[in-house]
Amino acid sequence: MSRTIKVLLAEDQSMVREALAALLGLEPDIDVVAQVARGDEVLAAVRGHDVDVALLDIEMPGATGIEAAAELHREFPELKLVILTTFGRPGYLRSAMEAGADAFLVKDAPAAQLAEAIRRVLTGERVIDPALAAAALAEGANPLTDREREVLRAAADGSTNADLATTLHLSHGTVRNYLSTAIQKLAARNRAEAVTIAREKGWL
Amino acid sequence: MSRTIKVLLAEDQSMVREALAALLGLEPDIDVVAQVARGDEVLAAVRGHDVDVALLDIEMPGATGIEAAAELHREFPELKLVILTTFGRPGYLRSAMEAGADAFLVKDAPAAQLAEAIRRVLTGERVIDPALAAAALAEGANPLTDREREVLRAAADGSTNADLATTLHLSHGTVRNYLSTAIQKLAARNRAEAVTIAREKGWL
DNA sequence: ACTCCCGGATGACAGATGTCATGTGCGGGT
DNA sequence: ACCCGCACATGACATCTGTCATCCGGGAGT
Repeated sequence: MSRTIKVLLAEDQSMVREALAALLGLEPDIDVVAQVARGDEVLAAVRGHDVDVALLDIEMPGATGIEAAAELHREFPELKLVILTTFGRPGYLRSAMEAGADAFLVKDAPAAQLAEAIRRVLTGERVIDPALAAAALAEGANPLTDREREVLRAAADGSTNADLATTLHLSHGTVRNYLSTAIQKLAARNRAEAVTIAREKGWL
Repeated sequence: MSRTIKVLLAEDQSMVREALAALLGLEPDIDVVAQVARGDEVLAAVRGHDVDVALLDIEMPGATGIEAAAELHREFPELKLVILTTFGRPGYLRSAMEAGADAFLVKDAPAAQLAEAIRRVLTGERVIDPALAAAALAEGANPLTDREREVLRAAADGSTNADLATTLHLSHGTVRNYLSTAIQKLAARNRAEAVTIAREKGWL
């Protein structure tokens, strides 16, 4: 007979986190042994708790679930990693997989899939929504260079070129050049549209 | 002795919705009698189910939880309305109250507050985070006129002035005038910053 | 009657933004 | 050695955006 599955839950919204814990608590073979609310608390929690599966939300303060997954994968290669996210953005799936994730679930999937996924990753399976996988493959990788992405991300809140130049320690013209190439790569007509497109693809 | 409290749960993300149902299921005096995933399904569900409290997420397809609350308040004035949202935006709180809500909870509050709030609204109490209430009062009401808000919302995805003019059936110059006044009312330096500010205040 | 405010519009102007050509230097492949 | 992509820069140009003054008509207060 097999032991119960020990799960770490990382999710910043208390109500959602505790609700998920309640949900998993209904499963007789699953035990939530630790909960954290920040991405940068995940590593310490796993070090201190003997965990089989880490359930990680992407959008968290401190560090994203994907960054946490990458760290965990380096330090605990046998630990199974399940990414749980609100947004089924193809770019997220891609980077989650590169970080060593074993499963990728969106929060609008039926709740039953959560326990199901936890059990399946422990058998060595990978759990990914096929439609999302297809979308991720179809659209290809992020075409932006590191710098272009940084500049676009910094421009996302409405900063002017002059602002960006000072905060990023770049020349006025260089900022415009990066934004211009980003706009063209994303087939947008201005920086705002470029931000929208990059966001929805998970490239920001 | 009092009967169990009958709750309707409206939340679009299945996993969160069913997790919240599991959480409330642990309370002996609370019974989740109906669940819906869209704002425009709320009214029909209440008509068909004899509900004491409606628990409404704001961000939903079909209609927002606030719109649903306003409808419910008109048709069932005795029904208690609890708004549950990811974003504690002061503007949301204000419109929720105007729609007749009895409680306003943010998802990063502790889970225990949920059942607590449900019980308290039934005694006639209003449940609102004091800090959020203060913020809502401090910043005052939405300064934008209907038209300014519409134009700003339409501009949020990166549309150009020419686009906005055609989709909103306005002159090129009028679009710019509305955006200009909106930018000044929000103390922004351009439309993108105005969108950011309006979003974070819940004014969009 | 008078005054606001709102929706809608025009024209002029200045500054911000996007594009393009072109240049440098660095590092990685072949 | 050569080429390429990337980071970073400059200058010129055209267009887009934001501001301002000014106008009209309608409704709501006073």
